[in-house]
Amino acid sequence: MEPTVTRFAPSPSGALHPGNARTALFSFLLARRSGGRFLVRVEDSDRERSGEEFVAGQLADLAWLGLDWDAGPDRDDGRGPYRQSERAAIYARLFAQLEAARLAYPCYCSPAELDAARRAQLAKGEPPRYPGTCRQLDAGARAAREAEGRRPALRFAVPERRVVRFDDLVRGPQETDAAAFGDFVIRRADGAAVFFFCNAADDSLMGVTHVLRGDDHLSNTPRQLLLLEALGLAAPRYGHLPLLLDAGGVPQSKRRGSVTVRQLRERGYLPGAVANYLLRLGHHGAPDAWVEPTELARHFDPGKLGRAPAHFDPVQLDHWQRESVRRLSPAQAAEWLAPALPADWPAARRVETARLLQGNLLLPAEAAGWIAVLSGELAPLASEDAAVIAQAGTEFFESALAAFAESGGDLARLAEQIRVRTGRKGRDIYQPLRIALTGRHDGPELAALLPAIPPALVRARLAHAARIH
RNA sequence: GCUCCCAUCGUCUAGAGGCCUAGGACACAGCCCUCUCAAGGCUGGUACGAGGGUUCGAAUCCCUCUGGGAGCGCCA
Repeated sequence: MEPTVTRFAPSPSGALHPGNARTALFSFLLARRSGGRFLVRVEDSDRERSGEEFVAGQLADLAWLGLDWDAGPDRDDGRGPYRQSERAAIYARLFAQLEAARLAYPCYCSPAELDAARRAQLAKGEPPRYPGTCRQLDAGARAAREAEGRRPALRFAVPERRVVRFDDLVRGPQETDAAAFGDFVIRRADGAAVFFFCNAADDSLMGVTHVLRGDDHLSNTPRQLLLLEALGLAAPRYGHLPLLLDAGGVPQSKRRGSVTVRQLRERGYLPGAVANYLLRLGHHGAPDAWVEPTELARHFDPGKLGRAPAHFDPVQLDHWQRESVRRLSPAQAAEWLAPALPADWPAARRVETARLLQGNLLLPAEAAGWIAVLSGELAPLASEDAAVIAQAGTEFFESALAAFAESGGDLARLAEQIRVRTGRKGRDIYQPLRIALTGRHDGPELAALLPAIPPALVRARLAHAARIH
């Protein structure tokens, strides 16, 4: 069996959104599950909209997600370059080949003429498509237009009476009558190759065997198939993924401020969490439980891709984030939490704190309150919590203070001492203690929390609680 | 306008004519566990867009409608 070669072909005109990331992940997984190769090709044929910062940004996001490519703009394997802007000579050769075979022809129509034709067709209820004006131009007519100073675009001559068929990886057999589209431009008047063309040619030239892409490309596929056929190039198999919608139900876009992969990363979402979520968006067959990033490919099956658009739901992402955070080793947790930890804390304390808090955090930003508990001022008490303190009473906290002098950070001993002094037990001891020491009624185990709070703070807080009635 | 695609709980989905009084996960509610939160365990509510067919029988097949989306560019 031939090895599977897949690719992700980002256009660097913005940030990577979850939808693109999902397409990239699925493509990557498709290659990996068969031991094949995964390529990244930058589709920057539109220089105007492309930015180097977007190239770097998107590549960084892919790497962060754990997708490592075998060849790409930074790693040529002999079939590159992997940026379309550097492949002009290759496209030129292909254009010459098509022209020589009379499978493409120069078109001198002006934008105004094309627009007029389009309007007329629309008015008649016909699909707008190129009427073929320049298809039959002879050498003389062409020379005359050149003399007028017109610069031609190059159009592909779509064969008459052709039905294009292909078997879509996710949608099954597809059939389109070539009559449904007119001759289309493959090289603009300024000499630049259009996306359509580069995309299809590059996939073939780079040995790509399976293309997974958004289903906005579905109806363009027959055109690319025709092009490849005319070029004598092998066509990959195509699979079209439904678009990813925002929770609100509209397609993701930067205009609407859809979240970007970069933003998720900056907020502290873990790559494994994002990957686990993406794996289950518009795809079934993965187990209900967490899948280790290294095992992801085993659970991906293109035959189990859905056909309906899926919604990106932040609540579900959070579920995988929680799973992911819980699985962090103390050292990893410390690294993850680093942005939220005081810079002057020694490594041991950072690791200890991260280990202490990781079961109660979703994102590093939530650690701020706990950092204060461990080293600074407590937030004001909620009224229900203040009531618990008042209920416990002055005597309780004075006893606790005395008990603490003997027990130190050993909670079991502290509780025992308090029990001996006050006769209380269980919840009546732990609850007021927790609130007095942390200012809140939720959080990690008290037994772990207590030794992490400096003794001076413990004494101050117990003394303070003793004064609340 | 034309062509094409899609349609099951709030969300992700299982379901390829009887196994479906529609299953799972997330979220939500309750209970258990527990010093608390989280985790875990148990329980619960919530869905086949509408209407017509076909059939002994339809979430599953067909048609219409509705609702969403895409494409028809010298954009990618």
